[in-house]
Amino acid sequence: MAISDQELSHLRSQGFRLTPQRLAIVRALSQAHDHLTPGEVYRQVHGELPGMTEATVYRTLNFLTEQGLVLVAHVGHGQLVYEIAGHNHHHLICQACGQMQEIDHAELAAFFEQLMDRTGFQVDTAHATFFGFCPECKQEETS
Amino acid sequence: MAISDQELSHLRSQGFRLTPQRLAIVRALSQAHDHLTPGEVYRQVHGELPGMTEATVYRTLNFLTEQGLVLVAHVGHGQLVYEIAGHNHHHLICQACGQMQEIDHAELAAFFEQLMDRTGFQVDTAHATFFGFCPECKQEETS
DNA sequence: TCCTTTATTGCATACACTTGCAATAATGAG
DNA sequence: CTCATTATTGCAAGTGTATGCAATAAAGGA
Repeated sequence: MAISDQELSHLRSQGFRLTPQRLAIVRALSQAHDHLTPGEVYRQVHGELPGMTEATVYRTLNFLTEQGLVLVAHVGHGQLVYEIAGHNHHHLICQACGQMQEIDHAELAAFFEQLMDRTGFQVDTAHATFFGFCPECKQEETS
Repeated sequence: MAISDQELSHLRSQGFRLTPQRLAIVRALSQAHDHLTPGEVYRQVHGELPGMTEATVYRTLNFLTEQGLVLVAHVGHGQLVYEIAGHNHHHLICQACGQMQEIDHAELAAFFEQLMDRTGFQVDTAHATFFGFCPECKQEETS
């Protein structure tokens, strides 16, 4: 999954700028086949652009999230993780062992519809995280 | 909504201790008819127990959450908020104006059932947060 | 009531994240 | 290609949150 040149140019036409820092962060997220924490992004990108600061990483991740190019999820306690937007999915996380399972958006689509009808909200389907116990840990809990 | 003496005594029987700090924090959350951030809890409780530190507030909120007496939700960007557990509900938040709407758990019950069947997870119904645009802001977005 | 055990606190410190401001540099215009 | 505009960065400082460790004090037993 990656962000197209077209999408990036679109940012430029909105008055935003494509700096080396932003491009490096987009590249890092595109190459990662997993979620990255801000710290992980920083470590990866810092090799390429030694001048880069953590503040820029945080600002850029927020920026990309606002622009809809990146998804943010809270996957555990307080820690936020980021990934390139693309296939629409959600997460189910085991509170005991930390195991993470993806839930395709299709499974929630009907529910989102219902929610929008009921509340009048335009529900943003970007991301939801659910917590629980995976089959193995569930067993240990109850035994 | 409040936490019963019975629930508190149950903690004691598990080897946990009911310290003035914990009781003060439980009281503060019980009296609040809204979510509180850790900072808000600290400011309220500090008047009563001047010795109390922020570290204790964070530790206690985590503790109460683990014990299921308190619910935690991320309601906005990065900031976590806490409230007394009781009526099971979720939140729908407007990304533009910050307005928050409660969603009763009953509306999600069927979906949770389905999710548990499909994944084998014991889904913890504690809390889910959805983001979107409220009716008013939705209009401004599209116009 | 006093003692013992050990969960919990406070302090200090460290990590995670945000923000104001002056300096830098990406864009578009000329 | 050069210049002006102004979005973005780096720095430094500030807020929010977590944690190791010694001191404190809650709870149960004598």
